[in-house]
Amino acid sequence: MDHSPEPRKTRIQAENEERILDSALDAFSLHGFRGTTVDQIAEGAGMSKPNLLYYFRRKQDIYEALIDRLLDTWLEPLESLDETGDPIRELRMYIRRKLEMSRDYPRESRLFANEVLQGAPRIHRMLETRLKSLVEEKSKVISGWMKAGRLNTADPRHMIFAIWSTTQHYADFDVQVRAVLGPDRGGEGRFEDAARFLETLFLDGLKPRA
Amino acid sequence: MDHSPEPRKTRIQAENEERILDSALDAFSLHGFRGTTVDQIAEGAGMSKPNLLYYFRRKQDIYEALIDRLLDTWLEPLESLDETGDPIRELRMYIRRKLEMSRDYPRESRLFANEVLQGAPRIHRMLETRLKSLVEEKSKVISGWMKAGRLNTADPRHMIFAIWSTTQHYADFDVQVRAVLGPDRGGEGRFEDAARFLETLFLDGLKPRA
DNA sequence: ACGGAAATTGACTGTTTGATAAAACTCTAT
DNA sequence: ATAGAGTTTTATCAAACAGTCAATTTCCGT
Repeated sequence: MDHSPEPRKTRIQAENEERILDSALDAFSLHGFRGTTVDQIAEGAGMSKPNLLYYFRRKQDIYEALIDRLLDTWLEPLESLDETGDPIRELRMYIRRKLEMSRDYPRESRLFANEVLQGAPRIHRMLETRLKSLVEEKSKVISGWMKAGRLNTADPRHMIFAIWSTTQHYADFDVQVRAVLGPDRGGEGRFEDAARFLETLFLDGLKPRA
Repeated sequence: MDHSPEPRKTRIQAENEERILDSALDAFSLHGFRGTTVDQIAEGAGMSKPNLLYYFRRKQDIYEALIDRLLDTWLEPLESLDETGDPIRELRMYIRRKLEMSRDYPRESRLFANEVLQGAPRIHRMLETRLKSLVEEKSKVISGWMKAGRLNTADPRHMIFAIWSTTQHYADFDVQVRAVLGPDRGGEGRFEDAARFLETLFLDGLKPRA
């Protein structure tokens, strides 16, 4: 007996939901939840508003679907920080992966930033449970490295904050970064500059080794 | 002849404009421009909507007044970076002052973050002129320090970004920081922890001095 | 205490917005 | 090819919204 409550999707359904979520990500990441209209999302998805509401009954459902889909991807780099690896190498990789995410998924970063900036009304619980325990777990790993003399001593939780903020800055404050740095001199220049700087900062700091 | 176009303010006018701007800062910093309603601002300021619109004819005028008032304060710490001072000390002071601003003016920080996050539609020009030249000017100062061997070599513009992002993170992502760190253990604890960490990070980095 | 300027209010307008209902159309498995 | 599920559209609604206006009330210098 197939008691599966799964509403297995048709081709059209799968395609349209994808188009809606993509368009919604554009809009929500730029204007936030309240600043985005359903019409806007519908237009970006190339369909009428009632048609869109056939797939997602409420505006909030679209937003929540985006947040859900985002969270796993977002935490994965920290989750894969490996206790048995070389601390310097692990840190370097974590920073680079977070920076790559800012480059490759800036809309997702801005969506998350918007949500937290506005008091995280829809993910507050998750921050206090899942995120908190993940940070605690990885903080212990980092603390272990520090106690073993393999890293300078510093508060690991604030260290994680610093990695988050510096890397996400390139997605969230992209307009400001572009304005200050001027026209992009071709290709991967900006990204590589940032990666090089962050590596220097996090590993060596700015004070000369006298 | 008094051709002064100055609309010298009455006591009530000054008071009410202050109350309006304060309430608007609460609302805009939390919900962004489009997510904030005039009714909301009026209620927070303890007056009716038509009364509020007697002082600011359009919602946008309130927002722009806030942005204007914010900008000078916001850039002042970087402006006062002193070429003739001791580089390490100047850096330390800049970081500390920016962190203090996150602690003392979190609403202003979030307002700014909201604006930039949404593509900076109202301050784009200013970013490309005033902010850009300020960063260029101070980058030269920092470059000079580096060439003199008084700081490690690194891209000064990205260094400024790193200071902005790490310090503003404590205002803009306050909800997340609180969720992860758990209940505040009294007083200045959080702030001092952050200050200590950032000093270690920016000056010494995390790699042990073998 | 009085007169004009400043301040405040309630009632209102036109528009935008999230959401619904029902009818019309399209796809797909048999 | 056809029936029924799946999809789309037209028409519509009630609430929320920014902003206006005329009428009233309060303030303040004389």
